[in-house]
Parts: sequence; C-alpha cells; structure tokens
Amino acid sequence: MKNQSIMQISEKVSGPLQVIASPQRIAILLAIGTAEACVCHLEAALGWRQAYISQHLMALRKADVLTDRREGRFIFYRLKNASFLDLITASARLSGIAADSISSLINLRNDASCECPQCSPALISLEKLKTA
Amino acid sequence: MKNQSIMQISEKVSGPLQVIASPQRIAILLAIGTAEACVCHLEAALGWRQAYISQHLMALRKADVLTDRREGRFIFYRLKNASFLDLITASARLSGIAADSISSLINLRNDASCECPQCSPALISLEKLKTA
DNA sequence: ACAACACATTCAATTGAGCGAATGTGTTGC
DNA sequence: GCAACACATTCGCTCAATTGAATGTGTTGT
Repeated sequence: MKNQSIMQISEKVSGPLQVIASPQRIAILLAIGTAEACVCHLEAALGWRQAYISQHLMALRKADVLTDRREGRFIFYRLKNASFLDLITASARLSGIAADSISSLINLRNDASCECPQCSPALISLEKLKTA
Repeated sequence: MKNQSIMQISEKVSGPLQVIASPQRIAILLAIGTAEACVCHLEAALGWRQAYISQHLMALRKADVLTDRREGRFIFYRLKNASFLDLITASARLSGIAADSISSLINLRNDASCECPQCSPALISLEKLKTA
C-alpha cells in the first residue's frame, strides 16, 4: 500500500519536529548550542524552575535529541546531532528572523551564570590550587 | 531582559515547526510538493475524508504555509515557500530516512488519481476538443 | 432555477501534551 | 553517616489540538 508507506514515513519524519516544536524546547536547544550545558547553567540562562527544565531535558533525551554525561554532581547535556540547530535556523528563516539574531542566542551564557566547571572555569582553578 | 528576548524569538521560530509537526501535515506537504494540488487529488493520494483534509489545509493556510487558488470548481494549493520541504527533508535525515525515500514521495501522484485539470490534463483536451 | 459537484466551516467530544507540586536518586564534603 | 547539593521522576490537573459528524458556501452544467 502506498498510503501506508507515506504515513509510516511521515510519522518517522515528524518525530524530531514534534519534540522540538515548542518555544521552550527551542530556547533550551539554542542555549545548549554547539557546546555542553549543565542544568544549573540552563536555570541561569533561562530563569526557569529546575524541575521544569529537567522535564524538557528528559523528553529531549528520550527522543534522542540530547545526550547526557555526568561529571561529579553535575550532568552535562549536549546535542546528539548539530543538525538540530540547522533545523531551528531554517525555521527561523521561514519566520523572517535575521540569521545573526539567532546566532547571538546560540551557546547563550548569561552574566548571572552558574558555578559549574564549564560555566566558571576560574572557580575550578582556585579549588585545584587549594588542594595542590 | 535577555530572557524575554530569547523567548520572544523562540516563539516565532517555533511557529512553522508547530504547524508542520504532525504526520498528517507532513504527508500533505509532501503530496503537494513543489507543484499544485487540488483537494480531490489529495483525497486520491492519501485516501482520507475530504473534510478532514480541508481542516488541515485550513490550518496550514492560516499559518501562511500554503496559498490557495481557485480555478472553476477546483481549488489548488501550493506551498508558499519551498523551504518547508527542506525543513521536512532535514528532519527526515535526522530520523535516519534515506533521501530518495523522501524524494519519491514529493509531488505524489497516485494511479487512482482524481480528474481535475492538473491530475488528468488529457481529460481537458478532450473537453476542449468537444467545444471546438 | 436547480441539481450535482468541490470544497469550507462549525460544533462537540476526546485525547494528549504541558505544567506545577511534591518527591526520589545519585554525589560530595564534613 | 548525614546534610547539602544537583538533578530526575512521578502524579495529577488543565487546557488546547485533533478528529468525526454535520452542515454551509461557491461553482458548473442543464
């Protein structure tokens, strides 16, 4: 059946789009960008509750959009495939948003950042200095 | 506020994704492809109820994804921007679907097609011959 | 004018996703 | 071992999108 075929394929195709297609998810993916980000960092960058962010991260992880890596008490998230950002920028173009307006949001780091090793490498150096 | 800014932008970005992100919408957009398609054609290509297809077409039209053009009793739909197909193929890649598997579904024309001027140009010629 | 056709629109019911609140799990330092 | 920390997960409610059923609108041929 050709109908079955097109619907089977369409369902698979819609997968990534469905899990991405919300302002919150897009903000998270942009904030993570091409780098790694811990949850505490996303809290600082987006200003949302921790549990709320974790819920979205869980959904994105289950949908194979993100991978996580634990480092001590912190868990770092990273895009499993950088092409998800291309998907976002492509949709941004269709929305009439300037390209640099998007690129300025990628790898978003706020002034009021968290103190994890990635966000504040200086703090680690101090700690390591202390133990040395 | 930087938060407001990233959420404002993310909302705009998510617009096209949200309206596209369903198997049915994707199947419709693929079936229309780079050409024009009337509703009767989509009925033949997808095998769904007419009203059901019209509901999706209405949503896609209101979201500025499609444009419509009336020609007699038929109304032809066309993608307002071909980049929507790029969005779909990009998502297909991320789903691990072969590129030619998608391209074979673009501009889908079924064997059991409808008899509108686009689907069956031969029928028009015959009619015009009759009036000539 | 009327019937047949192609398509649009409204309405209501159902379902599922988003979200808040509360709680659970793994890690570190003391 | 226990408290503090960083993050995950579950539960339940609410709201919005999806869908089917019914009906409306515009066009053509006679």
